[in-house]
Amino acid sequence: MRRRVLDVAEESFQARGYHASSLGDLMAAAGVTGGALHHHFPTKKALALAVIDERVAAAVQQTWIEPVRAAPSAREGVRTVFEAVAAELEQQGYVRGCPLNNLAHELSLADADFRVALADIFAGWRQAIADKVRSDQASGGEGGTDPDRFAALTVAAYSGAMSMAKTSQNAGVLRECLAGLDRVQPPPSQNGLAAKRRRRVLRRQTIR
Amino acid sequence: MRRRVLDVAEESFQARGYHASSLGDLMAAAGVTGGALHHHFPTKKALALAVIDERVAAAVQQTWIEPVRAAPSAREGVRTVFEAVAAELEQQGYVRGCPLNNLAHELSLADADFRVALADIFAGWRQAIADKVRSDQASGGEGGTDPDRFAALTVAAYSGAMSMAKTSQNAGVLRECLAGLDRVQPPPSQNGLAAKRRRRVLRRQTIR
DNA sequence: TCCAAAACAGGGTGATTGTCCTGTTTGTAA
DNA sequence: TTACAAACAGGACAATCACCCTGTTTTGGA
Repeated sequence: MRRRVLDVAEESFQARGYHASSLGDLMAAAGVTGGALHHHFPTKKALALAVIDERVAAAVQQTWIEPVRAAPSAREGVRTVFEAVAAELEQQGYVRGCPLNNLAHELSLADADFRVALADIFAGWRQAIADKVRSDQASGGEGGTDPDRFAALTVAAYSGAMSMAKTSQNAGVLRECLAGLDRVQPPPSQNGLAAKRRRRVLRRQTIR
Repeated sequence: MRRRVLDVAEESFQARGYHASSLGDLMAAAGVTGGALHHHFPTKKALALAVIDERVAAAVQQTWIEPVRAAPSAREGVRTVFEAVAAELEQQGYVRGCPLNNLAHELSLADADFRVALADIFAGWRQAIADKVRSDQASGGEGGTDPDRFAALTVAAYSGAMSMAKTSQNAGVLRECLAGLDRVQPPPSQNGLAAKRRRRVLRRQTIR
């Protein structure tokens, strides 16, 4: 029952936002009475914090951190995620935006607890990418790229692209930004070996 | 009196968001009665649309479009704006985010009228940057950079960086993203001439 | 001066909000 | 079975919300 509430809240916060999601709507959608909801989440804020900690963080983990860690390189991981998300959005026909970004905009100025919870997720996201770049560099790839800089730009470009995609209801801007991002201080071509591998990985991932 | 309401609404929408700004608060802050507010803006939505059309669009125009047009090149214009905004945020000590981005997240899924009004501002912003790149190319600079791609990445990086800056209450990420953005397919050095001019312009602008 | 329209005042209304409170059921150890 | 706390039901609560309505004042052209 707690899970049912979290499911509905996650979905509604994503689609309508925090303030526009009334507890009455959530109760109706989840088939839960006021007493049950109040038992698990004393306040609306507690519910939102649970959604952030248990769902939004997990979504970032699953969508970004794990694929990047599993990728052969940071750059290829970033490319994979951008294209997977763009493909998913184009398939479902509408764009609801990045859950983290959506809540961050609405809540980070409203309440300090919200803000730090969301900032932690952003920090973990960036660090995962930066760590991957460092790992690439330790194994000889990815020349002089500054890991933290690359991570910040990647996360910013993704977040901003999702903002525009949500506003224009068109995921195309994600692909444009990825193309631009790919031209950030590209590492030396290494006799075309890296390029060949990248193509192979891509073909596998986009089937998904 | 209409202007007083718009002033207060712009400020409150930026600081607290649309849903969290009650008309009662706005009336009190503006020193306006309910009758007066209702006379100029029949509904809260009408007020928000006026804020978007008359204030948010103007802010983007003033902060981004005009400086980029006035800059010696698109790249230098982008650099100037990023640094000016970062300096301003660091000086005032807190980050409230980009007005366009804030409202876009909260309203673009809630109402189609909001969405297209906000999307139009994004489109104008991107086009101004892309046009500047094209102008650079017409006068011999800025090699093979794709204008629309560069504009999309720039706007996305800025919007996303502002999201993170708002969430972490730290404008430093803006500078990180600018540094990364500067490494996007940099044009050939042209015997160091462009580099020298860029430094000169920068020194002048950062005083501000 | 006159008058019509715009501008403004200010209370009232119904609906909705988040929260709380009192019972009832369910699960679990002794 | 008994004891007891967690889980849940469901209505009640005050507060707040956006909006509307009836007057009054101000404005500007004839």
